[in-house]
Amino acid sequence: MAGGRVFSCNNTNSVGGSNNLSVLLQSQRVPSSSEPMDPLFIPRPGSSPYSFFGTRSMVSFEGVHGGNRSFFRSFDEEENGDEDLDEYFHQPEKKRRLTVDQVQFLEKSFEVENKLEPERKTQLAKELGLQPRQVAIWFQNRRARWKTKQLEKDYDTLQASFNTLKDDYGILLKEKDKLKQEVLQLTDKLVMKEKNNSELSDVNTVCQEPPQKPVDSDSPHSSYPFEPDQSDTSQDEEDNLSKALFQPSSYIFPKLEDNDYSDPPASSCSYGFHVEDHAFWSSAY
DNA sequence: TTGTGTTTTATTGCCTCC
DNA sequence: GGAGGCAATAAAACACAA
Repeated sequence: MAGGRVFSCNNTNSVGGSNNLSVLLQSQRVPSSSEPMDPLFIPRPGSSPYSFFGTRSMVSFEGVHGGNRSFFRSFDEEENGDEDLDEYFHQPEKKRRLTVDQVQFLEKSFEVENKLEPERKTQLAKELGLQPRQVAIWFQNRRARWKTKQLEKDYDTLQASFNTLKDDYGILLKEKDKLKQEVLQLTDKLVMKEKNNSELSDVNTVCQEPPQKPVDSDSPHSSYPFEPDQSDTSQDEEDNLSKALFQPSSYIFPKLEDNDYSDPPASSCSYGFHVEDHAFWSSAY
């Protein structure tokens, strides 16, 4: 036997050999489901209305007579009760379900406290006409069922949380993509701007000739055709890039204050810029 | 009626606590 | 070491569709 434990569970549900069933039937009363139950479900001693079966072992004929009919109902209705009784007492020991009332009573008791102290177990067993061991087993199985239900509940809760998080993640992902697209567009704009500026710089380098006149050092920017457009400062990123690209130190354009390119180089077109050109490029952005 | 899936009752073996 | 709890499992009882 496991753990040295010895269970004397012989014939737990059957009526003892000396029991007179008719006396038993008269002396026992099954409370209807509408009857109020003891708040703590520890049946009152003595003439408690919840003393289902006295101290005798419970007899359930569910299954023997079929359906969910209780023991008493079965015998009230059967005309050949003796034969059934005989059949019952001679059948081999079988598992028998508790009656609806017994289960209800145990359920209420379980709601109050799902653990079973020895005293309570004995009391319940006495009042329900069960072996204490049966009461203990019922509580044990009931706890297992409760745990399973609880796990299912927890799973549902976690599943709901997961779904919410998943939805939030999806929204954030879309937002991220949108912002990424925005950054790409702005970057493209800046690259194009830089490219155009480089082209202009190349043209000017090609067309440049030694200055004929001394440079006016007091106004270094006055003759630069492409000064940064200071009006467009709405976006920080572009603004920073603009600052970097258009720092005076990085200006690559030659001074064109004295436009002496009356004869453009043969290798290229007329790269002489006019003020309108500056306006054109500036407005392009 | 019968096959099959589910529920309930009970057992077994292991573990923890006192 | 005994008592009691729990997980796993067996087996009877039950429900239900075909």
